[in-house]
Amino acid sequence: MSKPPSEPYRGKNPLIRKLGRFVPLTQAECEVIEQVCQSSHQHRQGSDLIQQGDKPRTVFLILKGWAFRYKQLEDGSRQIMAYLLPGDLCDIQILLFEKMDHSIGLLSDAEVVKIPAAEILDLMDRFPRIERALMWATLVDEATLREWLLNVGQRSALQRLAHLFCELCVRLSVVGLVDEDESFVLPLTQTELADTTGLSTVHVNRTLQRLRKDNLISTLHGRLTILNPTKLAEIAGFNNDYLHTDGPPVEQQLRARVSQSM
Amino acid sequence: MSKPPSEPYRGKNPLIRKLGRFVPLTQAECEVIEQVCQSSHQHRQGSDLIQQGDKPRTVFLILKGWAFRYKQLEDGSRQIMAYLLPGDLCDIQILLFEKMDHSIGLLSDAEVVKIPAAEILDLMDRFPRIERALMWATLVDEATLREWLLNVGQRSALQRLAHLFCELCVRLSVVGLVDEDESFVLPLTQTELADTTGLSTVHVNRTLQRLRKDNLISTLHGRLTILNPTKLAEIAGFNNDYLHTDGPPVEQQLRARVSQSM
DNA sequence: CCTCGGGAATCACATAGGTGATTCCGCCCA
DNA sequence: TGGGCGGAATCACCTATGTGATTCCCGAGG
Repeated sequence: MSKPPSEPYRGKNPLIRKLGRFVPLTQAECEVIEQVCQSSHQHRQGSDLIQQGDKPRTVFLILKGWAFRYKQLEDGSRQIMAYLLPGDLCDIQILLFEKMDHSIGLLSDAEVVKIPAAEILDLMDRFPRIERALMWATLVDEATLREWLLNVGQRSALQRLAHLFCELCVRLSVVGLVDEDESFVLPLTQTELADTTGLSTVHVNRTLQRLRKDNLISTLHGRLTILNPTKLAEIAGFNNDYLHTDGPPVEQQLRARVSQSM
Repeated sequence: MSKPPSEPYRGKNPLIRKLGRFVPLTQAECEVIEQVCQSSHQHRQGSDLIQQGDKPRTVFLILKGWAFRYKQLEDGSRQIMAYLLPGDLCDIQILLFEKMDHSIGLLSDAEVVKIPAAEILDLMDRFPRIERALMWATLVDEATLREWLLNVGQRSALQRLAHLFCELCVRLSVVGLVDEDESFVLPLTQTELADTTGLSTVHVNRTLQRLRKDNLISTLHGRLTILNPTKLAEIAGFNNDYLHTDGPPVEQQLRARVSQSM
C-alpha cells in the first residue's frame, strides 16, 4: 500500500489532486476546473442524488463527503457497487442512457457539483488533457469494479473487509484524506459494509472484531486506523496496481497511442 | 426475457447485428465493418488472447466462439468477470493502459480479429455513428459488470445460475445464436460456472440438478435449453433492461445530448 | 439530566454452501 | 476394443456465514 506523499489537505481542489496524478495540469487547466466547482450545492446525508429509473441530466462531482452507487432488489437486499469520494466524478458516459439502472446516495452530508452535459462536453473539447485524465479515471473506476467482483466472488469475509479498507486508504490518500498514522474518516455503518461485501451485518461485526483483536485495525469515533498496513494488505491479497495511483506513465502512453494511429 | 426477432443466423456478421441494434447502420458502414473483419485468425480453445501483465496492442473482436475475461489469485482461485460472445469487442479504451490487469481466455475454438489501435481510432473518426454504437456497447458491458456484482453479492446459488442463463440467452439471441426452442450452445464446464458465480463446483452441480428437476432447464450435448423462460426469469429476479437490447431510442438520446450542448 | 434512537455488540441456533475424495460416464484415439 | 481422460455426478462430513431477536452503548436533542 504505497502512500503518495500526503501534503496536508489545505483546501486544494480534490478533482485537481486526482487528475493531476494522471496528467500534469497547467495553470489554465486548474483554473477552469476550479471554476466549474464554484457552483456547488450542499446535500444531506441519506438523500439520493439520483435514483434508479431517473433520466440522468447532469454529471455529479463530489467535493466533500461520501456518496455511493447501489442497486436495490425487490426483497429489500441492496448491493453497493462503488464509493464516490471527494474528487470523484460519477461516470460521464452515463448521460447516454435514458434511464439510470442504479441509484446514487449520500453517506454523509456532502458538497456536490452538478455539471450539465453541455459543460462537460465543452470542457473536454477545449482541454484535451483534461479529457484524457477523465478517460483515465473512468478506466480506473471500471478496474475497481472488476476488483470488487473478484473480492465478493472469491475471498473470505476477513479478506473482503481487509481488501476494502486497503482500497479506501489508497484512494483517500490520493485526495489527502489520510493522516500520517494511516487513519481516516470512515462514514460507513456495519450495514453498509455488509451490503458492500455481500455479507450479513452480524458477520461483518464478528469479522471486524477479529481484525481489531489481531491488531490490524482500530476504530474510534467514526475513524478507521490501519495499524498494520503490510499485514492487512497481505491478508487481503491487495495489490494496488489496479488503482493506478503510482507514477503516471500516461503521457508516454498517449504519445505511443497517437503515433500508432498515424 | 423478450427475445428479439431471430432471423436464422445465415452468416451475417455478428458485430453488425449487435451494433445495428443500437444505431441503424448504412450500407457503407456495414461494408467497412465487414472489411475490418476480413483479417480474422483461428485460435484454439484454452489459449489466452492476452494475459495479465501484458501490454495491450490491439483490440479483439470475437467473430465465432466464446472468450472470457478473468482474474486469477495466487491461491489458484479464479473469478470470471465477463463472457465475450460473437460480435463482442473487448473494451477499446483498454489500450490506454500499459498493463492488463486481467486475462482473456478462450472457452472454445474461436475466430478472432485483432484490430490495431490505429484502425479503431480511424474507424471511429470516419464513422461517428459507429463510434456511438461502440460507446453504447461499452456502457452495456459496464452495466453488465454491475449486474454480476449484484448477482454474486446478493443472490442465492439458484438465483445466480438462473440469472446467468437468462442473461446469456438474451445476449446470444441478439446475435442469432438461440434457436426457436430457447436452446443454445453453452461451452461452459461446471468449473467455469462455479468461477463465474462464486460457488464451488459441487454446489453448481447440485444447483443445476435442481434447475433440471424443476423443469426450468435441460442440458444435452453442450446445449442448454430454457424450458420455462418466464419462471426462470422470475426466480432469478432477471430484468433485461440493463442489456438495452430492446428498441434503440439511441438516436433521440443523442440528438437530445447534442442539443443540450449548444 | 433524561430519553430517545441509531448503530454496535451478543446470543442461540440454523443452513447454505464448501471440502476432498471417489466413482461414473461418454468420447476420442490407438 | 480397450485404455485413458475430462467432465459430471455422488458421498460424507464440515464450517463459514446467515437469521432473528435481544441487549447494550453513546451521542444528540429537549
